[in-house]
Amino acid sequence: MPKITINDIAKKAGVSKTSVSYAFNDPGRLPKETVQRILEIAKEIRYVPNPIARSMTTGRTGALGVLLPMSIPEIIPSPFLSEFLFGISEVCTEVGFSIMLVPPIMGSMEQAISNAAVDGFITLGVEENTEAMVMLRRRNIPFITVDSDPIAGVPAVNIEDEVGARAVMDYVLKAGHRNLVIIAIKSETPCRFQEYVGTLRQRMNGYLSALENFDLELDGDQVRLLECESTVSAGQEIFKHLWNSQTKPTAIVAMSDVIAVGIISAAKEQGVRIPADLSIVGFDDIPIASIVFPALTTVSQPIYGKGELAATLLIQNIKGKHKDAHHILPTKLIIRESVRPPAT
Amino acid sequence: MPKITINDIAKKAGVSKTSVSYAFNDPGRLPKETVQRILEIAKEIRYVPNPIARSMTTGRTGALGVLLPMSIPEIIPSPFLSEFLFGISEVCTEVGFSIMLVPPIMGSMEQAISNAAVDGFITLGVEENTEAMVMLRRRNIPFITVDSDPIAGVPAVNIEDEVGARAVMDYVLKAGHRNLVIIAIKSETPCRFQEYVGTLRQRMNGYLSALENFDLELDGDQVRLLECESTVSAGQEIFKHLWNSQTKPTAIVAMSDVIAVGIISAAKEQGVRIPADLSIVGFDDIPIASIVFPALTTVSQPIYGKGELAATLLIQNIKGKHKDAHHILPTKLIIRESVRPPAT
DNA sequence: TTGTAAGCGTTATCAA
DNA sequence: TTGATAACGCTTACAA
Repeated sequence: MPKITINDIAKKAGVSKTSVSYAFNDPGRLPKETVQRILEIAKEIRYVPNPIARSMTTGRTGALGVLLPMSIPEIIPSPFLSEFLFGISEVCTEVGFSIMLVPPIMGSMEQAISNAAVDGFITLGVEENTEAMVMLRRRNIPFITVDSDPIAGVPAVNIEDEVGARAVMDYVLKAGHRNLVIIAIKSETPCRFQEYVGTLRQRMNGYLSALENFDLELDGDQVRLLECESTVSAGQEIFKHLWNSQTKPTAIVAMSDVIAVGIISAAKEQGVRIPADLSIVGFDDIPIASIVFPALTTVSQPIYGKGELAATLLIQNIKGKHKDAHHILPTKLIIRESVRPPAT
Repeated sequence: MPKITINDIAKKAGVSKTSVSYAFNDPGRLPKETVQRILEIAKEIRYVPNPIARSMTTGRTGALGVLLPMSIPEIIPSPFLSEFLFGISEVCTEVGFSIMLVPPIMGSMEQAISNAAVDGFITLGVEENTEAMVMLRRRNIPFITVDSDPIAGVPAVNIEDEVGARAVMDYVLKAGHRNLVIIAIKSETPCRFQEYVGTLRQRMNGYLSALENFDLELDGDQVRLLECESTVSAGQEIFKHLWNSQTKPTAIVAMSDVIAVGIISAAKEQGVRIPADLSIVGFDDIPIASIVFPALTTVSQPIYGKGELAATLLIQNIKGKHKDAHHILPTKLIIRESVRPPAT
């Protein structure tokens, strides 16, 4: 099956390549009959303009890349990415863009970035001073960061992680809890919370600041820190681990709803009543949060809105409007039923 | 900022374009010093080979397209797509492919298909005899269908929808229910279940076949059919609607877990006890199914495995092995706590 | 209104 | 081992 090109159509229709090109891209310039004849022949011999060749000359691909963090297994199973992509895709549908998910190629983000035929990138949790960031700059196409420490000159979308975290911790403390465990999302600097970056750092800061108001600190005694991956099963594991240990907290502050949901289900299994025996809060307000029993008190963030805004900004930049504002979307404490004052 | 090309590097390094190309793609052929010098200069002036131009000559993009059905809003928010993409992405990461999500461009699937610079497509629920299918053939690149009625000569991945549906309906009937409502996913042929196609048809067939064994049929009397979108909120709506009507069923058979979860939460809100007052089953076994209270009896399907298999097959076909087998993955009845014999 | 011809930035071929 | 040079398939000034 020899490939059919614009030349074949031109020959068969007795016109030039130019006319065929016009028939597809700017039909108004040709007499209707000609357009129709060309399109018919094209259909007949199953011709479709080669999108790569088209991109070659136009310099545009009509796709935007979404750079997934190293740990896809960590992020994809969560309902988070769906919602985020949904926000992006709504914008894309409107303006006629496709979405390229760019996972690391054989472990290398750099290679993935350099290979992706896209007009711009949205990065998710990619921090400054990484190889990925260097390559991103080399590509010399617009990109915008989401959930990273903002970088000068690069548009950014973030949420009020710190505000939200402070609010939810404050709520737990006001309920009277003093003996608690913070469950952070596992990072590359295990339990060295002073070295956290990005979202992790912001949320931690929020927790610490609320603790400070109550003259508490992360001392490993009253207030402890554990880490686990942001998956339901990891949450279940950590609960078992925690509940088998000597000192049981009266409240758990989890850095993600996914973890919290895992904890709730494991607690239920072991006959631990929530919130009677143990209070718990999460972060993100994913859809399940309102559906689990008891409904989870958490911090809502506009995940959909984040995707939507990121895509909108990126496309503006692709279209030449240079904007590099840093946007911060609000978070909100959502009070449900998973917190009660400690027993006794 | 003038674009930097392979020429700039060649000039600066005092070598030919060919050598620069080798330095990037086949470094073994050049003396190590030369390679190093070229790469250094490239880094210095921030050169990255243009992926489009590369695709132009190689004829390969290193991306596979995932064709989303018309209704993204319908599918993306569900945990289904995440899991499916996760399966695909694991394979892609291994072999160095990216994933292009291809939503309709301004409502047109055809245009989206024709524009996507990919080496092959995975379609999700796209049926034969659609415009999309015609365009897919015109593209003349490999594609494989998932969750569609199999097409001769086109590799397909499906699950035992009918078997699973029959099993779950049978389970409900054996529990003693006779007064029930089937909630189907809203289609383009509303309530004309004889005209259902694809997954919808398979599941419906399964339900009907189980009913037949109990000498029951879909008569609008004992066994009724309703339709709703596969979203939690649509599930909640339909429950309210249903529970306000005259005749209340003793069991609900929902065609998706998402719907079932919506129903459960709405029921809880209205004080209807599940399964004491009402039994319910779903389909898919999404992660929430085991977490909601009561845990949902449903049919599990290997969503992740579907993505994995589809990607594997597609990539094999892209690499030239022509396979067009139709694969059918198993489903399994998962018994949990949402069904009990009817009261009285 | 239509056609000619010059790119677009690579990789592949083949000769030096 | 290296370097000209010809594709690759399309768009787009510019010319007719």
